[in-house]
Amino acid sequence: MLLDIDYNSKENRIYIYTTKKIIKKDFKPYLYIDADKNTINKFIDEEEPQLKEYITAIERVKKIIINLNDIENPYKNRTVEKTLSKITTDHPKDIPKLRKLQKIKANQRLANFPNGKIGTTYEHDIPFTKRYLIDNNKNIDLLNYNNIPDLKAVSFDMEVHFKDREPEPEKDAILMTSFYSHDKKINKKIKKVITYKPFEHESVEIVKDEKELIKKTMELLKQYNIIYTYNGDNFDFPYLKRRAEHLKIPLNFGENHKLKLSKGGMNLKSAISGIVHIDLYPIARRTLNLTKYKLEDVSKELFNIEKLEVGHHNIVPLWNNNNPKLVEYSLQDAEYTYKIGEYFLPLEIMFSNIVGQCLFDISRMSSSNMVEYLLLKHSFNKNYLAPNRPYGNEYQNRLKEGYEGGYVKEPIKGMHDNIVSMDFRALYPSIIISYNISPDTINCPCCGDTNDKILGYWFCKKKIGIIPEILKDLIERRKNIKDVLKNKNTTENNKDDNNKNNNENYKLLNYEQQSIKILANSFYGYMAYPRARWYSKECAEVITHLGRAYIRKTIEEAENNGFNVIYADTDGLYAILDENKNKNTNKENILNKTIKFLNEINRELPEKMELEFEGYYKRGIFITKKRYALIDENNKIIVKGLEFVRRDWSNIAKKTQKKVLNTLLKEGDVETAKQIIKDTINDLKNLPQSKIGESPGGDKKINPKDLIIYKQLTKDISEYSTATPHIAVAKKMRDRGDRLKIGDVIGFVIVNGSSPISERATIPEQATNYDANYYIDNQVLPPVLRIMEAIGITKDELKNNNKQITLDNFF
DNA sequence: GTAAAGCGGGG
DNA sequence: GTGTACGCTTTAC
Repeated sequence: MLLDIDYNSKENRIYIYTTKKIIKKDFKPYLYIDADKNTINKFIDEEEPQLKEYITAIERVKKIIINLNDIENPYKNRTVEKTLSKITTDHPKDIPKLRKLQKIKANQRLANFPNGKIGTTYEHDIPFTKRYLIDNNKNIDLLNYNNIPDLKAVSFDMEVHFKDREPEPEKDAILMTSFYSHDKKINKKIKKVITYKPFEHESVEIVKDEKELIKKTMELLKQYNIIYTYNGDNFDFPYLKRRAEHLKIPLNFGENHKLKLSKGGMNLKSAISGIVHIDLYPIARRTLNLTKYKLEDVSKELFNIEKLEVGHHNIVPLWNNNNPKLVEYSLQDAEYTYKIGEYFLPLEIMFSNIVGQCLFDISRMSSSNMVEYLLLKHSFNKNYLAPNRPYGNEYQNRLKEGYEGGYVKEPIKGMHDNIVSMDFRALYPSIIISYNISPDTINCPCCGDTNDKILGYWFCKKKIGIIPEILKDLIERRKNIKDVLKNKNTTENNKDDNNKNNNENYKLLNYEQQSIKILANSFYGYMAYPRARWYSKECAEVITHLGRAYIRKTIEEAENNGFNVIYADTDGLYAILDENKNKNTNKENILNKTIKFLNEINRELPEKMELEFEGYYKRGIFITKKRYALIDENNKIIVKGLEFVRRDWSNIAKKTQKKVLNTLLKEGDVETAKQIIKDTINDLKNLPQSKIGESPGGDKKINPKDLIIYKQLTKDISEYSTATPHIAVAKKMRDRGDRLKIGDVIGFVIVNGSSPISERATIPEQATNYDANYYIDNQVLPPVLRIMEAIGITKDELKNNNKQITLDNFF
């Protein structure tokens, strides 16, 4: 299996690292230019003679060019064969110099250049090692399909001396490094912490000093194929490097394994050649959809495990006291990092295999970039010339181009029972294939200005486009895998020796089909992505237009068949049976009708498109577009767009909303839900006036702890211009001597009074007279009201019923 | 209202 | 490294 690929500039060679050995290859960089040999030579002689030394060869080659502009012009060929010059150089760094041919005001000078034109350069910005993989994609065995590659993986985490400011490698020492690994051969978990102070902990290895710690760390890491970190790109590795420089010790992972920091956007990427450093933070960011992506948030999301909390400011005190809790904390981070790594690795390996780029790059690529490299690979195999990335104003112009997206139906608000959901299997990919939508098939002259235009465009009927062709391959490959999986599922009930291998193989195939699905679904987004080489707003526009037409037509047909469509979004819908048209709207009836309806509609749909049964739900509450909740037959609750998992809501608000939603979905009883809210309001009015941590006593039902609201300091306190509650409290904490820094989470409660909220925000453990009305109106009610209002309950109903009739009210 | 600026993860 | 993010939220105008 290909682990990594690197360019050794001293030897001027490509290094390919596999699990077993290093292979060295000679490969030369090149670019294409739209000019003939004589013109290039003459131009260089007369204008830029120094460029001559970089060129090792110029040859004439035929390539197929896709015209991305002038779409409206029905006479413009979308693809043309063209003869270009391929200029080869010795070193990759020569390529940018040669790009000058086009750049250096060439056009002005060439206005009166005698022998011809120097046109555009192409493929001048493809990184060298990626270029190698594109050009040799047919020869490289990226992955052995028969087993999961035997990779040795370790996670790595580092603690540094850290007090009230950003740690600086020139001042603040590395305290310890931790490692976690799982040796699958002997099924043993390996935990290790290296440090230079005595800690009473079984996993600790004590070394002489910090220099030894760094040396030992490098030695340990270089024994592995894969290193997982969490934000190691921008913290652990850069810090390790600068600290080693400061201590004047060489950072050495082995002769062919250098640590290289490179810029990726505004951030860094940390790579050790030959060893795959996988930073899980960028993967978590693009794979999961969370509000926060701290290590604890991601662990919670994936494994539902809570982290042992050691505030960062406690690191130094624990260190000073030789407290083993610090070791435990550091190990825990390493362990969670490892778990997240194992969770994501198989998919990343599959992407690497399908896209044909190395794991390090893949793990830092967006799905649009993966699509682009997949296209570059196919483009090379088909002798196409890759279109250039946008430059100049082009990117800005593309950004401004808007178009209509998917169709979202305004939901029929409220509670519904016996709901089915149906959705189109891979709607956008199917549309792309069915209509042959591609930048090289749009408005082709060969099919002429036909009658069946879509938004004024037509697509070639004679030749398949590059994007539909790749998509078709991917989808067929996925279908084959799914067939194999289905087969395995039914035949694999015997417990023979092969079972484990088969099981591993099953998992691998399953990861492969998942990754193909993700890639296939990214092609539409790719064509709409302003930095894409094969960008086509027109194609993207046609795809959503057709998507809207299909979902609208499906809604209409469903309504004609006795359904009531309560909600629809882009490629799927939720429906119940219409009471007026059906005798019985129970589960059995709706499921039968759904099967019948799906059969009918799929007969009418184009071959590649299919509406599928997605699920049956006992009950659902629909609030607004993108906001709804459902419960299935196993009492599993699915919530969309309604989550209040954020820390800037008090526990009492989150708890009440959850209770209300559960009651409504499980029991369908509005009165009980109303009562929960009323009870909470009453309990709040009867709040204990005790400090947090003290026993509230008596009939007090609310723990003051549940009233705390948390907000983060995102900059220094002095930089805030507005007086928000958490800043006011932060100032009070500072005044009493707390050291606060950016990133600290401030907890506060609101107490009684008539002054602004920010003045009534109080440090939780100092408060007793909590402001019940604030919690009722600003914390508990808003989230539950969003739900209750959808079923026709007003705020007044929830609040006023609560009032007892007293003489005061009466008069 | 829109445009510009800020921010993320790590310690 | 033949590449210079990105997609939101907050603040400023």
